[in-house]
Amino acid sequence: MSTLKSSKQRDAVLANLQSRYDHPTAEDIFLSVKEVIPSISLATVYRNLKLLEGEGLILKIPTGDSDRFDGHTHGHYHLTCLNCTRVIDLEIDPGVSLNALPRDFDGTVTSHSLMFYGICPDCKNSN
Amino acid sequence: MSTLKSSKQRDAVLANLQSRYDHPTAEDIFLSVKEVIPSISLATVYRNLKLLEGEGLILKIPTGDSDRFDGHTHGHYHLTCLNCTRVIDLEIDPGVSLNALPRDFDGTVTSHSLMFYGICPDCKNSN
DNA sequence: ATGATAATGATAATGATTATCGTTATTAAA
DNA sequence: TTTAATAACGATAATCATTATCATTATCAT
Repeated sequence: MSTLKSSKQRDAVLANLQSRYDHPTAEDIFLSVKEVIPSISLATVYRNLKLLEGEGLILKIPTGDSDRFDGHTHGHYHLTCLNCTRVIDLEIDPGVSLNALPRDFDGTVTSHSLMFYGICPDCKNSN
Repeated sequence: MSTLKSSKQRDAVLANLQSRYDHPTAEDIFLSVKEVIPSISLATVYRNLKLLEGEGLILKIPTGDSDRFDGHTHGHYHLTCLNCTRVIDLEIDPGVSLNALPRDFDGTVTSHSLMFYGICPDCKNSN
């Protein structure tokens, strides 16, 4: 199998993502890292985002349009602003129940969606 | 502004989505409705999915790849199977707390993501 | 140093979704 | 009911995000 080799491009992508709290698209990251490594290619950004996600070092946030990325993997949630399309962090008391959501914060919550990831019964019970 | 006009294509797309419990892609719906209306175009399916979502009659489920659609808009959640990529329904007691998730069902849950939709503080406080 | 191979930059290819356009169907009013 | 206005259609081109390809370069264990 293949073994990872280090690269300054990958380090730069990870550092960029860990230093910010917006939830940039691949293109956003590309433009930002380009200021440090002018020769970097957009393909390299996509490649490394996928590798880093596979390593569990970053999160991919699927949205209606372009995917967003998050360099902070501790348990927290997000709000997509229906007005400006920004994605912001939402720290939630994990003791709160689902029917208490949405609850107050300095904005307005109109709906939410919850996606679980795992193995479905069919796959679990068929070897 | 524009007013909706009825069309049998739109009715068929909605009926198809309301009659099934998998979470089909636009292509899946196209192939299925094509058996009833052979002349229907894929573009028409996309057009009507967007209209129906705007009307609140169906839900769009963003995933890592192609969007999925759901004809049942009552509060329930989903699980994406990491093995077969199917999206299945998950009915959850709304009284359960977030830190109790994932909890038992006839499958395996390894993680979850929660997205809120609404207005962020910046947009709310700037007129 | 060197050989094996992972990673790169450039760019072509892919795939999902949207836009365009000439034609058809729906609807409200004459 | 015809008719006029226009929403919706089918076909297909265009767009946009993401992935694959490929020749070259960088990393790393020996």
